[in-house]
Amino acid sequence: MHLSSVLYALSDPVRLSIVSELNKLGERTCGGIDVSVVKSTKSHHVRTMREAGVVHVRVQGTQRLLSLRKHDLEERFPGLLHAILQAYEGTEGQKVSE
Amino acid sequence: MHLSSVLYALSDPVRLSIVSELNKLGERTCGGIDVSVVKSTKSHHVRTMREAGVVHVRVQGTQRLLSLRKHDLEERFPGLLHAILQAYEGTEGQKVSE
DNA sequence: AGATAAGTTCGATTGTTATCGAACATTAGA
DNA sequence: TCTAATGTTCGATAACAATCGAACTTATCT
Repeated sequence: MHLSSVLYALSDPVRLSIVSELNKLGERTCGGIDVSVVKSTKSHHVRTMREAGVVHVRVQGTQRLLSLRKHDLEERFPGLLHAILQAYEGTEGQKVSE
Repeated sequence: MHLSSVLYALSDPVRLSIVSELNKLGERTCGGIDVSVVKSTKSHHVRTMREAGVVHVRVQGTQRLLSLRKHDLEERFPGLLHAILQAYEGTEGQKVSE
């Protein structure tokens, strides 16, 4: 789990919006997350975040349940996720619409 | 000054190391910063950070003095820079050596 | 004026990424 | 066993980024 990979994973507006949604609503299926890209693209973003260690994916039937790895992130990079979410929700919390 | 641009600017190991050096040693000339890339590449990284709002560049004669925009960053994204520097210095503070 | 020093800009290369649609895999339900 | 739902993977494309060396600019020094 590298700092630069985590920052990179969080530096994309689509991914930031996914992370924010996971933070606010908790575990969610891939399809339950509303972003303005087709599913293959969404899948790509999820993979990026999973590989960076930002989200955890749990398989259940045909769906994948995503969750934010808050605890792991906090342990490794204290305060980082909180600061980013705070910044996102405070200043750019508008939807990534189209 | 956008969150994703700032995160992107800080997601590169070379740039992270520059930021960390500026944080520890204060204002520095471009040439005074020790990273393992040629000066044109360094110039590129500095531009990226300047455009993202992470550093300020002050011209003095033939040199450019770089400084971290701590105050502005703190105002806009409270706690963010601190968390990142903490994470960097704590866990990946080794030099970007070649 | 000429030389040196400090950066920037340019051109090229190489690699990476975001995006889409189409095809595929897997599981659940009728 | 079909069919539908949920994702993943693949191929293609277009844009972007990191890197280098060479040429350029600007300012200082002799």
